[in-house]
Amino acid sequence: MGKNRAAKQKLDQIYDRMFEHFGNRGWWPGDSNLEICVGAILTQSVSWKNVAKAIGNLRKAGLLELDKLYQADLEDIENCIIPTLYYRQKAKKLKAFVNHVTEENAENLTAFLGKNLPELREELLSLYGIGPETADSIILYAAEKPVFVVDAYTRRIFSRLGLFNDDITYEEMQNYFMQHLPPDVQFYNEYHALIVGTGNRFCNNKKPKCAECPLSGLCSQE
DNA sequence: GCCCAGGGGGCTC
DNA sequence: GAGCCCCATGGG
Repeated sequence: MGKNRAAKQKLDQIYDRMFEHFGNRGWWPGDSNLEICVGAILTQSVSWKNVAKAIGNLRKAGLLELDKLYQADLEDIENCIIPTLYYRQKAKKLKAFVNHVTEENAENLTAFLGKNLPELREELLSLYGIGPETADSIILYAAEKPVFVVDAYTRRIFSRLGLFNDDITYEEMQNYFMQHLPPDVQFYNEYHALIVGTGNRFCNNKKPKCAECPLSGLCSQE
């Protein structure tokens, strides 16, 4: 069996195990593309529970619209997003995103997200507060274009599975998935969501629960 | 009450 | 260009 084929089978096996456990995760939780973009920025280094609180606050304040966010004072945004850690930084990041979309794209988020993938990615990466993971989350979950999102859970889980070195870069991880898996938005969506679910529940840095983990038996960590 | 979570920016040498 | 600190809340 070829190396590529073996890698693909392994990735499919891992996916199937996680899917059997979690089923369809239905990501991304958000009523609109703007909400997905806002969530992608706010979720940096913080659990989704806190992001949900912040988004609730923004909604109550009537700020979950591009023009409202564009016009809002930094301080009002900050007050809504205090639960998401580093709220001053993140308020600036939201502003940078909203300003860019509003000023460069005629107040149209749909047009912005409709750009072709490489162009959209480059533009996102040029913005303050948006690095590879946040850019790719927006591209996959809001723009619905096929880019594989990787994160700290991906690194931890797949190095414990013996597939990655733990010093592997973001790009190297992403390339690995994209070389072996077909560029399918729904599949990439679900795969990343399952990795995050597994990481959250079973592959925490402190106390991994290997016995109950859907990937038990595949993992060198146990 | 302390430590850790962890993406991204920015500084240092 | 790798390494380190900063952000600053909430959960274990």
